[in-house]
Amino acid sequence: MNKLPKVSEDFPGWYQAVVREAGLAENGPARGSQIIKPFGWSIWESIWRELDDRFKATGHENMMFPLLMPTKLFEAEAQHVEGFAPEVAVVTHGGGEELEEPLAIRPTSEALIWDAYSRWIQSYRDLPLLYNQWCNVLRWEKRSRLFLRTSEFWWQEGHTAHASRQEAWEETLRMLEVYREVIEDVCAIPVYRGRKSPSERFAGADETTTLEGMMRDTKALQCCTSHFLGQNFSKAYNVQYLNPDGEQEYAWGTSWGLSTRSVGAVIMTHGDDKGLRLPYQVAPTQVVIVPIYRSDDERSTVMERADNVRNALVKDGIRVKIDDRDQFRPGYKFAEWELKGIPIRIELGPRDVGNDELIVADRVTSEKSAVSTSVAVSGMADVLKSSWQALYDDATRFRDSNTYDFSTFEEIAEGIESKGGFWRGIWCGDETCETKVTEATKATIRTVPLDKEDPHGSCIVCGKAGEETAIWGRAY
RNA sequence: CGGGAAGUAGCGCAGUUUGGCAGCGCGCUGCGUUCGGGACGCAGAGGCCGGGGGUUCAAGUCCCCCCUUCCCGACCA
Repeated sequence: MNKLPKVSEDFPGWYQAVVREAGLAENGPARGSQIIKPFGWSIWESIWRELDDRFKATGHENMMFPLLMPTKLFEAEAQHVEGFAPEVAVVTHGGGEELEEPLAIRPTSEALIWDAYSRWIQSYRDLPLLYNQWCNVLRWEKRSRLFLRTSEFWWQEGHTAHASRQEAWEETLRMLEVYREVIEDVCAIPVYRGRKSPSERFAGADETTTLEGMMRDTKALQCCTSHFLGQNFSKAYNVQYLNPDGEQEYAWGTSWGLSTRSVGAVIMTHGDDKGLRLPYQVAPTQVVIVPIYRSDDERSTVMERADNVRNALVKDGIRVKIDDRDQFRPGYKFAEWELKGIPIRIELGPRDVGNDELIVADRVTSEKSAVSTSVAVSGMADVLKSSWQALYDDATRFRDSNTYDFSTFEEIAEGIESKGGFWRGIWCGDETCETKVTEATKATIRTVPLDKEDPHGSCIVCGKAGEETAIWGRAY
């Protein structure tokens, strides 16, 4: 293992090193592609499971749509095409011959899905349609970064159709709340929840809602999006249903997605100079036992105890690993598991067996203490929870201390440059003012509140009456 | 796609200026000693020098084309 650059000195270098050294992912042979290794994929699988359970609990079903679609199909919704066209890869050859009709590789599946919905939806009785799929998509990105922006990535995309505006908007918010639970309550990433300004909206949506987290370099990362599509796609793909009064109506839509980028968010929100720090819910291993011994006698004594401890913890549903590799000494293993961010390490040597104790080391707080075996085992679930809490508190403190309220254009222009972070100020809602700030600071509006509320003040750019309070920041 | 840097063993790099035996550190394999915070000794294995063309007696090194990665931009649901 090589030493990592420091978080505070070279964050991009730290990120790349930790992704590689912890065995999360690497670049694939084709431009912008990525190989996600088992340790990284396991984190994603946990996020997947947490989300999938909640999708099912809120009445959604999974399905599978194809990777390819005729380019014509993709082109039906004008805004959508305009937004995505530059990123779409097109298959022109197959079976050694040029195709009569080129096929687009999905950058997202609204087109495919609304085309199908036009056949699936006839009556108000068919609604709502609450479907989701787990899949990969491809977007021809100019510049890629492992997990954060790669040409191919995995995600889930939910696509629902409803009989009313109200119902679709409620669905948009319901799924945003599901995301909030997983991002905050599971991944321990505190977020600002809100809407996007019109310029940052999903191409084809009437409203885009999002969760914005702050990474360790104070830059913003959009963790997910939940879109209110209005009737844009139902009109483009002719999805009409007959209402109880016998009238044809266009369906109302939502779509929502969360991708493997969330793994990047976990890395960049919690990581420190020693490596990853993982919330226990997504940690591939939650507790690692490092046995310590010299002689064969000691080895068998220690390993027997280690097995017992593991079995007891596994019974409580905890993911435990005994690091019984003989070629590494304990100190090396400590460093490696810290790099990988495993929440709790148990050190177990002959002395501890004699004392009927375990040394319990917390990755988040770096605290290490001797605890009697039975207490350590019975209390492990709580220890994991408090480790999670410490992570969440730490991230919240960091974000709050890097979030500033401002009231003049000069303040943000100077402040973003010198301090980074999030800047909260009043905005008139005019794109001209938004652009002016962005051009001066490279910061964009990350969110405005879900519910418009009068900020009781004037726009920090033009001085006209404020519409809402916007949070600005430089983003990934 | 623009500006900059780079690609040589799994990782980090030297060698390229001035063409002439493919190197170093870590890691890896074997044996031994070690083992409570990144151990040590000895012996080994491992290379189409990113790819393709060219110049030359001779190319990691010079020339041309291409690919990939990183940083800064542009772009980015």
